[in-house]
Amino acid sequence: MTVTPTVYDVAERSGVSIATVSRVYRTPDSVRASTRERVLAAARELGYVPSGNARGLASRSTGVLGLCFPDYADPAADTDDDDAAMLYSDQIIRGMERAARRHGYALLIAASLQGGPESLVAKVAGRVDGFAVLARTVPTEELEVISRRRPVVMLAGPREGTDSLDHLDHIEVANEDGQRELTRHLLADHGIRRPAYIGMIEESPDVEARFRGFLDACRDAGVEVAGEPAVRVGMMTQAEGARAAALLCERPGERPDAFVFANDQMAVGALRELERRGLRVPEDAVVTGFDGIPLSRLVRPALTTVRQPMVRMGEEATDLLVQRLSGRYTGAPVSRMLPVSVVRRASCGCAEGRTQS
Amino acid sequence: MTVTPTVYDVAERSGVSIATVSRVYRTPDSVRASTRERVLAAARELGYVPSGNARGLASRSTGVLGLCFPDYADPAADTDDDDAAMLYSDQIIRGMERAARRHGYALLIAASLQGGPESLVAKVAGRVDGFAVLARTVPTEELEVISRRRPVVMLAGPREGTDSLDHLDHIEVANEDGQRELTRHLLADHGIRRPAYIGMIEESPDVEARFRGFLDACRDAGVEVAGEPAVRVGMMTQAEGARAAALLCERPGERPDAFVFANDQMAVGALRELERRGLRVPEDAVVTGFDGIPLSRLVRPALTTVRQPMVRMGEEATDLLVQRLSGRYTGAPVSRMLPVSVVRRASCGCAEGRTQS
DNA sequence: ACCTAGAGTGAATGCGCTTTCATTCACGCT
DNA sequence: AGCGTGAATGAAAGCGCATTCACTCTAGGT
Repeated sequence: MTVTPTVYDVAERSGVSIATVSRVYRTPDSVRASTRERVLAAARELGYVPSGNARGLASRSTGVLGLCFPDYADPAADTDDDDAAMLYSDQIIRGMERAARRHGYALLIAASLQGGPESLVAKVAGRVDGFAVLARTVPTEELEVISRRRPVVMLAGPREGTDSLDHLDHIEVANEDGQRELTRHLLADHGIRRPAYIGMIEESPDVEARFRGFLDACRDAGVEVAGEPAVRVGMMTQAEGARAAALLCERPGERPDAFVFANDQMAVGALRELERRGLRVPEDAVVTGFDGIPLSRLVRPALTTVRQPMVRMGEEATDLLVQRLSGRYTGAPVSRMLPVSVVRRASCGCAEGRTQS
Repeated sequence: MTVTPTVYDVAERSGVSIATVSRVYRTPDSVRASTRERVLAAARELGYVPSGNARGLASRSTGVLGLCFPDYADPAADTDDDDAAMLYSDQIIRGMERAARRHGYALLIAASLQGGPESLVAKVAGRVDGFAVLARTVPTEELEVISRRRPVVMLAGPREGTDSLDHLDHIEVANEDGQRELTRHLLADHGIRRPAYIGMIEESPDVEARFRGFLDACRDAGVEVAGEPAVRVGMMTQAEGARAAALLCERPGERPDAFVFANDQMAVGALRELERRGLRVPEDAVVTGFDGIPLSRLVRPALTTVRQPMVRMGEEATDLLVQRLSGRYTGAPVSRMLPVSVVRRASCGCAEGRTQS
């Protein structure tokens, strides 16, 4: 590991110019076969690995796409039980990686931390040709700056009204419809009267949309909503879900007969908290989530939820980015909406069919 | 999106030199506060995003770790059912990303394709400070060249005997022990007499080790092995697993009473093939896998398997890389072995406890 | 008033590659 | 013999940043 060999070393050793060495890698056909062999042999002997940095600098493109996602990792989750840890973001990663590879791109991923000049986000942004942002992971201001320079697609709904991020492409799911349908089911089929909604309403357009769907269904059915009407939480983790459930149970007045959560992780946390309190689900209160993460099927009772096509979201995001990068599409911001499906399981009172894979 | 602003633009606009601009990002404390503000303001106005490439070139390090993994994606798997698609590699990705982030690194991932001067692997290798390779994904020769220049850790067992990759660090799991224990269970507790083993024996030291464990247990119990003794497959996918099962069923002579697969995916494929043939599992034949992917628990009958600590493997790999990179550790190649655990479920004849999460 | 240390800053160089642009070479023509 | 042509190659100019070294200013000490 003395010093890393460069084009110069390879060029010297094979008796050609560095331009030719470069061509051997970039456009092999433009070099005579015999020369090419000589160069490749020298490269092999020297242990030459082209510097992606230098290449990117000179050619102004990296061949890498990025993905920033929130780290909702739950210390509460069994770390032994790996599959329980597979989250929403993992499936999007898979979708993006697949699609990126099809287009010849690699994928750079990083859960976002705080902002600041030296945040991971900034690092990612500077190393990719374009990238996707899951939910509102990245500070708006930072995103605004970055998106002026390279394509960014949000994996979230666009915010209502004036938003400095209007000009970005969005991939979203039918949050409102999904939550409305699920809520209707609770009200109509399970006789729910005092549902409570729990989520970070103001942080995310998606959660906001879900909440609208929820309220909609309640209004239609003439049902009163328990809570303020919605319970806010700090992060959408299991721990926060448990905390919210506890809060709602201890609040004076009648306990809600349904805990409608904005995501699965919180719902799972609530399931445990309610069990701890000796409350039976779904007999004493029903619980629902949103997302359809693997864990939702594994918990007892299995969680009724709204499934998002996560892998597909990743793929769509990639395709969009690639189109933008290729210059094939330079039109107005795209806002693509993907369908969701309500999954009825035991936690709302529906028996879980054995055959429903 | 006219032209991307650079340090020069920011410098000019804020009336400083490019050196100062650079310092604002690299070592903020070495710049007077007022100057820093001025520079940051200019950067914001211009939409300046530091070029990771230029930075990497100049500083000879990228702050990125890489991971190459095989794409065992199964077209056979329900693509609708996202969680079924979560594989071994996804969990390792999660583990690595977490650990990498803790150390301030981002993660670049790419499923490996064919080799060649312009393979994705080469691209990844040129863009990272160090990387991990899952199983024998990358051609040995290529890996040999690359590993001369930067740290590489294999997520697989070292090959027996002479291996040009001896000098690499390895993270492996107790393949042999795990498979031996599982096989013993089959022989001792379920009275298996003619087990067959299916896997890509020669491709992977891990599968080889598993096979040894299998043979070991058989020998100890004085049991004859069905097959040649092992069935080879092309790739370890569901499709190949189904094919292998079909083959073993149609082969002249007695049908095996146990199909011991080298991974879960093949086992799942076999489960479906056997069902198609009207054979009951575990009554007519038992089936086992290896890995403990989420899907293994979801199929019916649930799959008896050997669980690997996948997230942890990713973490260990990252830690090792970081140590090597920091120069803290420059010693002999490490070969770390992680424990596995046998998971008994319905496919071997063990009833699946409801409470077993 | 003079000197020194240290903080803050600028000029200049190079990181390893891609990419024109120019040059050479070997042919097949007229 | 002279010339045009296309293929193969080389020379040289950056790409955008980090970093070294030298330099300018304070502020403190004598």
